[in-house]
Amino acid sequence: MSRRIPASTIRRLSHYLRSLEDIEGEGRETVSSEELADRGQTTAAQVRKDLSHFGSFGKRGLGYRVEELRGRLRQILGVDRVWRVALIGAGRIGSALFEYPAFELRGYECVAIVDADPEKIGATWGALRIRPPEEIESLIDTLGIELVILAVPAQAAQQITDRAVHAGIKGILNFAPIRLKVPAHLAVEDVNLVMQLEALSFAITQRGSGD
Amino acid sequence: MSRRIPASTIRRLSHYLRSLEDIEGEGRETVSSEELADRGQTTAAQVRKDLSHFGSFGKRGLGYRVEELRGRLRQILGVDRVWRVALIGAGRIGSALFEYPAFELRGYECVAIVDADPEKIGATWGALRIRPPEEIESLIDTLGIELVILAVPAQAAQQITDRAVHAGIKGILNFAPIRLKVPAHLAVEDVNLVMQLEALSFAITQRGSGD
DNA sequence: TAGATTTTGTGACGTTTTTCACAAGTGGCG
DNA sequence: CGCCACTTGTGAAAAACGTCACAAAATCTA
Repeated sequence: MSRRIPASTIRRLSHYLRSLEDIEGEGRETVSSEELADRGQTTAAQVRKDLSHFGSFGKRGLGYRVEELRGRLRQILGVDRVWRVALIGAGRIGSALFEYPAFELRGYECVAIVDADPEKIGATWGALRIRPPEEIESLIDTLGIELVILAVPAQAAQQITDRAVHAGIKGILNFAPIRLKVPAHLAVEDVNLVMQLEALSFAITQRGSGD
Repeated sequence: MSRRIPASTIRRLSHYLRSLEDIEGEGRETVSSEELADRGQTTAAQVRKDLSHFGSFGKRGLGYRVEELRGRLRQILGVDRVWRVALIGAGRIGSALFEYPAFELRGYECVAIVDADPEKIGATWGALRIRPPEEIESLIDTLGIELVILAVPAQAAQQITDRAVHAGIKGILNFAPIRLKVPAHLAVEDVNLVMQLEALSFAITQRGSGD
């Protein structure tokens, strides 16, 4: 039951939640830390330590009740409710994300789409009409939007961010390959595919020359 | 000059490389660890420590020669050459990635596209014709493909992976929300947007209730 | 050349994160 | 009921990672 939680713990909790959904789908009622460990790439002790940051949810000798632990994790991760999201940038990436079923399934509901291209403004995606950037503040305000998915070119990203921050946004999933300047308290997650590809080429190159 | 390199170091090296490109674009010839630190979110000591894993590239009193360090980092990260990549999955995500200019700019060349949908097979994207999954092995073999970008539904991912592994692929950038089973030596990077969104909702939720 | 100034590379140190090991619960069974 | 098999929760140990501080270059100036 501690205060400061490692980012790696949070990533693993996400994974445990996914595993629990699978296990529930298989009709199982309980699960041990060891099985959760096997499904993520971690150890039973790590699973227990991760969970112990937030309380004690298991029964000795028995394990965890799948449904209960799943509920607890959803609470901990803040996904026991719907998050209202704005998609900013209706290009290729934005389009792919908009169609990505996992988001809505997991409680992230896109309630606004914004793009700067006059050709796109006014077009409809699903039930939504694409809005111009000038409306970002009012959209965030009137629709109660808390998260922004930022899928715009690098040079536009900071300016859009400033507007969203000004309107009181709470978190940003950033696809632009720059480091956004935001107030210290604000949550930003960067998606950086080039970095991940470079991690691959490093691993492969290293392996060849190293051992 | 050590052996085991932390993953966080690799991520930072990617960032340094990006910064060096910017700095080179500004016409500068040298840069200090302090300036590189300011451009990433790290410290001068961390920059020097990261680099020291691979050798000593700077000059005391002067800093690092931008062009040289950039070359060294490209070497270290294995991006001083072209990587031949297959895109497997020609859906929304695949399409967005295929159009994403950063990949080719950074030396990742898509030389094959595969999809299982009979409607898509035979269609052309740019200069490439979409191939059926049966051809994965021969494509990897004949085209000298080392990396796969896997953008297929979860239930197809493992099977495709097995074929690619069998054909001698070296690394996988995985967009499917499952943990792929691969031989121990094989490099896999998972792109998991739901996990990143959950990191955001955790951070926001936590902040509200915590301090 | 000597001294002032800058900045690296790195050992020592401190913090964070993971792993280990085991006491303490829990249910099942004879 | 008493014992056995199982599994959690958690301090303590170990490992990994990051920070600090400074000697050792290197340049510049006069």
